[in-house]
Amino acid sequence: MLELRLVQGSLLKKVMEAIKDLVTDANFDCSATGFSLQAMDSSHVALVSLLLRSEGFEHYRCDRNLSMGMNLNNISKMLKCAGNDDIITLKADDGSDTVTFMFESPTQDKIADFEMKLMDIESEHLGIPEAEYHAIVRMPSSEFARICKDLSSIGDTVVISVTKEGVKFSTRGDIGTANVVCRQNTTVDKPEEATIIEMNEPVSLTFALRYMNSFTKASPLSSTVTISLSSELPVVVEYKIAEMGYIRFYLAPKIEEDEEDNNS
Amino acid sequence: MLELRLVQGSLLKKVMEAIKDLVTDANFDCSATGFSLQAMDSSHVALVSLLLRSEGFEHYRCDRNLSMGMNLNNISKMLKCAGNDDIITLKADDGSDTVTFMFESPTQDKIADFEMKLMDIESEHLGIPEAEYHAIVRMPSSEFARICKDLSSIGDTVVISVTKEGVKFSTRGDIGTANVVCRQNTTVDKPEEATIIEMNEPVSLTFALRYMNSFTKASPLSSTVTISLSSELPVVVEYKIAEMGYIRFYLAPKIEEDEEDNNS
DNA sequence: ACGTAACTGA
DNA sequence: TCAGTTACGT
Repeated sequence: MLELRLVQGSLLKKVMEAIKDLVTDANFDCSATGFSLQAMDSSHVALVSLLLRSEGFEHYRCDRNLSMGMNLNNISKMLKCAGNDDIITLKADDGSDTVTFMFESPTQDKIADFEMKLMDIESEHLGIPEAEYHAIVRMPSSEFARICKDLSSIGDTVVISVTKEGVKFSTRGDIGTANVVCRQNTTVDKPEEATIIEMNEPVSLTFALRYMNSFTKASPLSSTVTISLSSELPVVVEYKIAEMGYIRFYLAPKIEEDEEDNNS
Repeated sequence: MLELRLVQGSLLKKVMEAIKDLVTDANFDCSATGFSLQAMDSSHVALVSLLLRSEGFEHYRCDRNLSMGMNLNNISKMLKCAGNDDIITLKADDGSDTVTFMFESPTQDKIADFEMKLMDIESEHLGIPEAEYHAIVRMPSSEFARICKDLSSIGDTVVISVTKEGVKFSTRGDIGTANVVCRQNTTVDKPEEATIIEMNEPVSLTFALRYMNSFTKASPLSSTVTISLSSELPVVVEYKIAEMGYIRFYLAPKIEEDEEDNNS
């Protein structure tokens, strides 16, 4: 028997909106620890990892580990039927091949439940090793989203270069080149507006902007984003989910044939 | 060496949005006087003339006259990457075939630069003689825009007729006819809401609404628009740019085979 | 600001 | 004839 009650239902809505562009079908894994998902995007280039810890739920009951295959678009359709202030409860009986989403309006005047068939989805669950990163950048998620969107009107790939002074996002395309430099800046009044750079070693890596722009769909989940970079490792773009966990996107860097793209 | 620093960057964004529907490529001319452009629209019917005087820039350095050919769509793409509060600096080295747009966020924490290749564009720079106009109408730019948009859902052309009492915009189409009369009105509290008519001689001219609607894209630049009319002369639709200059659109009147369009 | 619809160029 | 681009409406 599975029963997860999430008071802040809008959070689940945002999570699905953030993932559904990237992943069409995925297994949601429930254990005593929490509710999690790991899935490759449809072209097997990027990886999404979601964790909602059990402590973040108002009520969390998961008698035994359960993996539920669902179509993200269908979930998203159902969640569109939930109000932003609704309390969402997810239920599944042991051995059942369905899952039920229940939406309670804050006033309890309206209760909706949606039952959905589960799917069999094969997936390799990859162990993602904790790694040491050459550089970790934390910045406002809206700013990162804006930069990725802007640069994608110029080029297809972004070179992210980190030095002690700041982080530089560069692209080039038919119409010219673009560089956006964000200086390290810890002095702002509000910590969520700071740009903080932890750097052990300068690093410069190239990524497809298409994926970066997909990742930034998670911006509503957190006011800040953390970008962890190491040469030869996939970048990690992480959005913390308050009190509950995170959503992390992994993307392998492009190998540059044309190293001049890395010049300033 | 060219270096123009414009604190109110949104102004340049608006200027480009106003022109780019009409003109695809154009030469931007820089001299000690200021930054200007003159270009025909792609179908060679309308003419755009832009002037941003050097005094309007926070910093203006232009060692020698320079004509920079650019694709307006590409400029527009780059300017979309500038925030509305950004300070925009335009730079070009002598003899260089590129131009650089630099955007500084108000806090100086984010600095973006965009380099763009210049193009060779042939253009005849027309001398536009100062003319005496039969009638000059000044009215709120939003009202003029609204009238042009409304009339274009009825017909393709507008007859603008000026008498002492007011200005009349007329059209006719398959579904019927439409007339909008704006009375002279100087008594409003706010001068930018006034409709002022200076008339030496009544005048009635016909224009293609398609172009008028393009011209009204400049409405965000100024709360008022000035329409100068003379028979046998192109109309001038002018939007003043505060403290800096103007953007003027010229359009030749249609020669009416069918004079009944001019009747009230 | 986004999505659609119409137009133009290939 | 189709696709890309551009303009308009929501």
